[in-house]
Amino acid sequence: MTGRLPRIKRVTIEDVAKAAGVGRQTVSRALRDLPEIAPETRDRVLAAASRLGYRPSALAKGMRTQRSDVIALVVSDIANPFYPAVARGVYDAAEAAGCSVVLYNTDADPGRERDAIEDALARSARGVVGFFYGTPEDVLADYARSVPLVVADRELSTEVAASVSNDFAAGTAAAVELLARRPDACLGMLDSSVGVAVDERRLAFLAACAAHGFGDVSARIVQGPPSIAGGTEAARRLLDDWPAVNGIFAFNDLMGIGAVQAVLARGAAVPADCAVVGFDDLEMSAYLNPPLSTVRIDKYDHGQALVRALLADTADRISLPVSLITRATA
Amino acid sequence: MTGRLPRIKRVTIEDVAKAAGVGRQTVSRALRDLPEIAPETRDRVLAAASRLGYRPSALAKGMRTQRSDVIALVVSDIANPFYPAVARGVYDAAEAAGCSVVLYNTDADPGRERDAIEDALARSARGVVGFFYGTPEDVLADYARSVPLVVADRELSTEVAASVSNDFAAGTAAAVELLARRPDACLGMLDSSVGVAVDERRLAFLAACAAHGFGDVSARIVQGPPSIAGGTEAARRLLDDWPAVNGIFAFNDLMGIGAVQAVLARGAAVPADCAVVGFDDLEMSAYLNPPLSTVRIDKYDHGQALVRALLADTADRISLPVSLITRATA
DNA sequence: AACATTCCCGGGAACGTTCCCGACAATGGA
DNA sequence: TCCATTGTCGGGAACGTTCCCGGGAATGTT
Repeated sequence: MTGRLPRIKRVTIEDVAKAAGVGRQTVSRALRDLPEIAPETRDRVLAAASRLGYRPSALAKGMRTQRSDVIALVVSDIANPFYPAVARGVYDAAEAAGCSVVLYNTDADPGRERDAIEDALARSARGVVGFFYGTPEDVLADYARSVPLVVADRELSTEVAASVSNDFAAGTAAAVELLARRPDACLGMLDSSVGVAVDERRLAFLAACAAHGFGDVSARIVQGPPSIAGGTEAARRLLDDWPAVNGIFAFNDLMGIGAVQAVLARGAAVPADCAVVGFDDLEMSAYLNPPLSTVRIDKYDHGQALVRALLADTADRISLPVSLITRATA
Repeated sequence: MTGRLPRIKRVTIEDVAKAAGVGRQTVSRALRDLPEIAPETRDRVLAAASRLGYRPSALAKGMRTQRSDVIALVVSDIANPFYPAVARGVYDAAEAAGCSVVLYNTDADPGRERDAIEDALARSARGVVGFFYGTPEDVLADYARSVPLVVADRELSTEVAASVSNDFAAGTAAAVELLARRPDACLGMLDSSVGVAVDERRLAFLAACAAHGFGDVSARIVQGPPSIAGGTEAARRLLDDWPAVNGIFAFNDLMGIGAVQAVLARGAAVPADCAVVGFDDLEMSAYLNPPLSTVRIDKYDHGQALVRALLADTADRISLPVSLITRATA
């Protein structure tokens, strides 16, 4: 098996024009459904175009208009089960707007987040939407001056760019409220150790605990990678240091799943001995044993909202509602 | 909050040339590290380029070279937990080759699969990789003449395009072997009802059952959508019609998860009363209750192999090894 | 009948890059 | 000394589209 056949030469607008016996511009008018063209001419051009299998060059169009129809989607890792649903939302909204989606995985690395935006700039992208955990706000603000930018799940202190976030404060409050129901409640939190701008959940946790009169709980917040293994490890440390803890609020479902396993591993019962609430509501969370209680984020909607905000071309800050899902771990 | 600031004008190669006191071509030579340039000139140009923040236009480059550095990734639904890991493999291999990835979701619809390829053609994509369940083989062959194409998980009968598939035959055989171990084994299969080219598992199931002397089992193959709900529904039908069935081979993990739920729902035990084996080994499958036995596909490798095959520009047919994972459902 | 208006249509120019080729200077060999 | 060679460098042309503008024919107005 060796190399393939030579590729076929591209059919250009000029070829169509010649075939239809008209000029370039007339073809362009017919294809883009512009006025200033006679109906029968339009039909003739359209027929010629489809007969020749004409396909306008996105490159040439973008070159001339100085803007392409691609939307850059930046996530830390598409294999992380949180992002696929967001990506689908972005895709559907982009497709509805006639745009394509180019995907970037950054692993939350500032350098790669930067590279992603630079690449989007190089392709004259219509805009950039995504999750930027490692990039300082001023850098984001800088780029927002060169390309429409919508940042997900991050509170920008100044008017640097549009953002679409989930209501972490409300979700965290609801989770704490649930965990605080037992009279002897003693809460701890598993926080993410990555990212410069993910302290909302921690702050909300602190506030909610204070509201419940739990005193200073900051020592019972342990950090770890936001993964299952990270959750297990962090929960183990938390429980080692604070045996009295009987309620764990996890940064996300992955850490929550890990926490449940850690509790179970030491022979304790969930939620009887220690309850767990996650965040995100991953698809898998409902099928676990026991099914994980969590704060649901509508990931698909989030993705759609990102693109809508981008296309709206405003610098609004949108907050999406979340909801508490009580299953079997709390 | 209203519209944003006006965007900045693009820095062109000509601007850099002027700033460095050289010609266009010299800048191009410096940037692309071509010979025929004096070292000190190169340094001067590079300095000027970075000082001006020059970023070559991917559009112009693609326009001139008649080929862009994007790889089209076509999946049926990125939100389906099977694809994200594949996508990450594709992304990493593409990035290593200096390519970007544009994503297409087709929902296995022939029209949208076609649209995806057409769009890739319009952007002069470097190539197309992905899952085409609905497109007839001759159409695929047609497109393969216009753009490098690598098809995943599909046996092409003729030499139409490169393909990278998982060894469904071996995986299915191993699964059947596992389910057939009990003396009174009576096997059924949950097959996917979507796609024109996904009969490999069914065929292999038939062959493996024949090899075990099970006679004609074709009546115990029921079809359904390849989802959890589809698996539940299909398993219910299977068990209604064939109460003797005590081993279910599912098209994929999603259907397998659904099958487990169906068995449990009728008060039967898994695997005692009815065993279940899935296919894919989704991340979630290991955390279920009970953890699902399955045939593991290395999805990340699959993605990487797709891009490698694309870049190799051969029409080879690659088969990837799979492995049986015995957990608690069989 | 003369002129303004409307409706169609076509060609030049430009987007920013790379390919092709020719020019010039410095060096080497005869 | 003269010419060939090598090492640098720069400008024209082209990729395929859209924007801009001008022209001709048909129609309408006075």
